[in-house]
Amino acid sequence: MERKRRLTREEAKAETRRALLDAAAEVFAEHGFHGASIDTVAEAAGYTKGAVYSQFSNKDDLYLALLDEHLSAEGPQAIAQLESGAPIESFAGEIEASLPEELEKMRDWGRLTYEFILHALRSETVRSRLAERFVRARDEYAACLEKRYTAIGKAPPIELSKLATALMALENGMSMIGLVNPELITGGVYSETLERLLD
Amino acid sequence: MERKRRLTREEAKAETRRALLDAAAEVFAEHGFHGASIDTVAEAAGYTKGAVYSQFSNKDDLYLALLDEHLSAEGPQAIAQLESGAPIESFAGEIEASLPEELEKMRDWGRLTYEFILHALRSETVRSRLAERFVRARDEYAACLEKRYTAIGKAPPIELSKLATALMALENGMSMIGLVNPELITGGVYSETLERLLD
DNA sequence: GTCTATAGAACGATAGAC
DNA sequence: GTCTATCGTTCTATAGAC
Repeated sequence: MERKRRLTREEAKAETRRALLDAAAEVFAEHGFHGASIDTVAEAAGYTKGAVYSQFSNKDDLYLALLDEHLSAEGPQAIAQLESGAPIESFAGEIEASLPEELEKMRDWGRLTYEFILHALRSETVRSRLAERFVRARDEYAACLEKRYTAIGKAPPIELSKLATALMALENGMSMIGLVNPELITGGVYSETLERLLD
Repeated sequence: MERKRRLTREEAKAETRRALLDAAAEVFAEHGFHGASIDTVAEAAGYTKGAVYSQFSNKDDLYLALLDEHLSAEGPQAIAQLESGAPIESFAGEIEASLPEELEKMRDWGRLTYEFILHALRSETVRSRLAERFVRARDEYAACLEKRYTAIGKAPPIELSKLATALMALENGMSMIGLVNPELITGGVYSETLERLLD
């Protein structure tokens, strides 16, 4: 590993940010948003609170940075799958067939998501920042769907932005149901619904 | 109003329970599940903590009783609308076109729902009691859909239980998105999606 | 007189202030 | 880290229905 002394300030800063985000992902997943303290996140990354506050303006900001990474990681992934030319329902099949490990991550992420949504509803500034992300996520979904439909030469059943919103709602709702009662979302419920909705 | 002295014990008990549930609905809606104290609920109903604990075994139990009422109030309502012979999408149109007051209730209930779900995930006993309700809600949805499809003489696009689960997921997801960004669920997104899914 | 719904005090845990 | 306030829950006393 490179010695830190050899890094420029920018590189060092980026490295710190990376470490903090990774640590935050773990600590948030384990303790939830409220349960996780900035101290714990900093310690898990090998830094102190000061490092966190030099990179993020507050706990909300830290979570939103994590969410941004999540969105840009999931978006391209979805696009890649759709561009591969596989039937549209395999997108969902993939989700259901994925390893338990992956599902566990989804569980953690879902729980954190809902926790932060409730938290965001208490503050107008936080709510609106989250609302922006929702719009962006929807637009990315829509763009992704558009590519898909032009690729297979079909017209979307309803407006793309509406379809994208529906997919987001379905994803969130299914994952929420799955948190409470995993049995309810087995047996291809998700994939069959997606297929019905998209084809 | 009748004097309480004239009531039999059973009647008095039922009256107390009714008052407590009504008060709980209001207080929970206003302060959320964590924010609402048993004391506040009892006072709002004109009783004390003792009354609450004589009727419900604990705070979770109080919420679950409220949820049971909600489910049996919404279930028949949906069935009634479906049996009226109106086109299936009007069910959703109704929701979107309903008065702001109604929407505000939905917002409160949604927030409370998600809060309790997160709370339930911390205790296996509470989680499983909530999971039972989810199954029952799905089955009621499914029964309601079955009536509808036999009435119009069509076959459901996918298995009824799966369709019911999808509807629940969609409903929850849409309401969650709506809490964060109401603009995203305007313009008939919900009704068009339902129509697409059910027809 | 007996029984039970409810009031209200007491307790233990937990979160937030300092 | 300590202290305090708050809240869920338990326990006991009592008033009123039977």
